[in-house]
Amino acid sequence: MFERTQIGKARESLDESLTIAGWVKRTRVLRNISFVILRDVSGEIQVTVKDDEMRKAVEDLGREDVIKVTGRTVSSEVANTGVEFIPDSIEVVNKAKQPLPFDLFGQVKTELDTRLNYRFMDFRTEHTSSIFKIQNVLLTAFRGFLTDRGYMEFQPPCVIASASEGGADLFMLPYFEKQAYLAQSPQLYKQMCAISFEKVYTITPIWRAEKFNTPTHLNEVRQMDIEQAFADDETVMKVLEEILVHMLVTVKEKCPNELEILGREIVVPELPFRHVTYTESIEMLQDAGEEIAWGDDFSKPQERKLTELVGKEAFFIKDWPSVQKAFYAMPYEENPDVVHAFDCIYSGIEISSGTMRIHLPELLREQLRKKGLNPDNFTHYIESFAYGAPPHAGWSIGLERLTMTVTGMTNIRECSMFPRDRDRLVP
RNA sequence: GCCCUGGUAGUAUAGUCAGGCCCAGUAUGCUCGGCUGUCACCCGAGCGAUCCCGGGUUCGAAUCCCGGCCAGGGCGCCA
Repeated sequence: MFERTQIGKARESLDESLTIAGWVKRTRVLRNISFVILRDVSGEIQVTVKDDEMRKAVEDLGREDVIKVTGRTVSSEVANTGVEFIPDSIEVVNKAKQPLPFDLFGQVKTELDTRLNYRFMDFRTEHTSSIFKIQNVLLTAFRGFLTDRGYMEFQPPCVIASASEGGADLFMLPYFEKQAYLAQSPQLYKQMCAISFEKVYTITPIWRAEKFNTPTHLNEVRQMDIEQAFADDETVMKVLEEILVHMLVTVKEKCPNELEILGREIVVPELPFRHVTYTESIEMLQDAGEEIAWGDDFSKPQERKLTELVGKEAFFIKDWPSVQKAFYAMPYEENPDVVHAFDCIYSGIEISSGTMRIHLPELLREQLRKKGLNPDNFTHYIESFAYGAPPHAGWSIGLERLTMTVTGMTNIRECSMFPRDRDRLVP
């Protein structure tokens, strides 16, 4: 490949001969002069063409053609951005078919569905690229924070033999002469890792075969999970609030342009987050006139109402009724109807939930029976804790949902590069 | 799975309620021509739509009715 300077850098390197390359954003052909707005991932620059032969080449350029231009950047009083690129040669690398499937930079707004059909081009728009640049910073901040604190990244299997936590429906797939499923959670695997490696995390896809059709659900999402030994729910809640603030601060620091493009102002919640118990939450809602009883889950409007009542950007709801949480959630000794479980609400949406897990085989069997499940079907799981399992806890953040709240998107499909929903399997 | 709204050139929309003035208007895109530095360039001409699919009502359907598919929103389920 040819030597190339990124446009962002080329803009600052005045009067040096260099080669830039990228996509033609638009051309403006006048009587005696032509302009090409050239874009790459780092930015844009105006290429000003006066030479007749090169002007002929510019006339043939279309939007999104890929070209290579050798020349130099000069400061300019006429050009709006203060610099322009004077070419010595222009070479077409690859033409784009015209007309384009949608207006990338026009004033005509394209619907999400259309943009998703042409996602490869949608990535070139400021709007969409900002979302994924921010998502990337969230991911690297997450990894960086945990790596610095001695957590080990692990990779759980995505094809599993049976349901890991019940609840959601699983996608089935044939596995030679057996029946297998796509994992709905890395739950059992992270526990198995934590009881040996102590502090672990993973970023992994999970699948739910529910036929939901909402702006906040997808059938395939990415989870950011941690699991930690010698820890209870309070220990990992502290990790969660710290990592969340760290991720938000990092995005604020590294993505000011992207946030501005999206018109987003990040409010970093104060540490420590407020802890509200489930029981207190129910009382608050009841006092506000909501029809809800102890043991019920919060409806969507109730979750929003609660956020209003608590009045915090982020907070925890903890100590949930056993009936609302998975069988592996550790019950309180003095009140087994309540478990060491929590949800983290940020910006009015549940972005994370976690529990202290049961590490005692006999207690696990008892909880399974209470939930109407047969412990014999969970032998492998229960056995993992029979040979010296320390107490442990963990949580999980939905990557797309977190990206939604950070970028201010109202449809989760905006925050998945290639979303999988009830109907969409391509691209 | 339920409720509401929608589906018209590449894209985004007007027209649909009150069927015929619509072989479908506008913007943007695309093609061509003009324009002495533009910057959402400007100006002019042209191209592009079996009006989502199937059925029905009617002399006549983009428009009304039924079914399907798809999209957006609200809920349920779920995380």
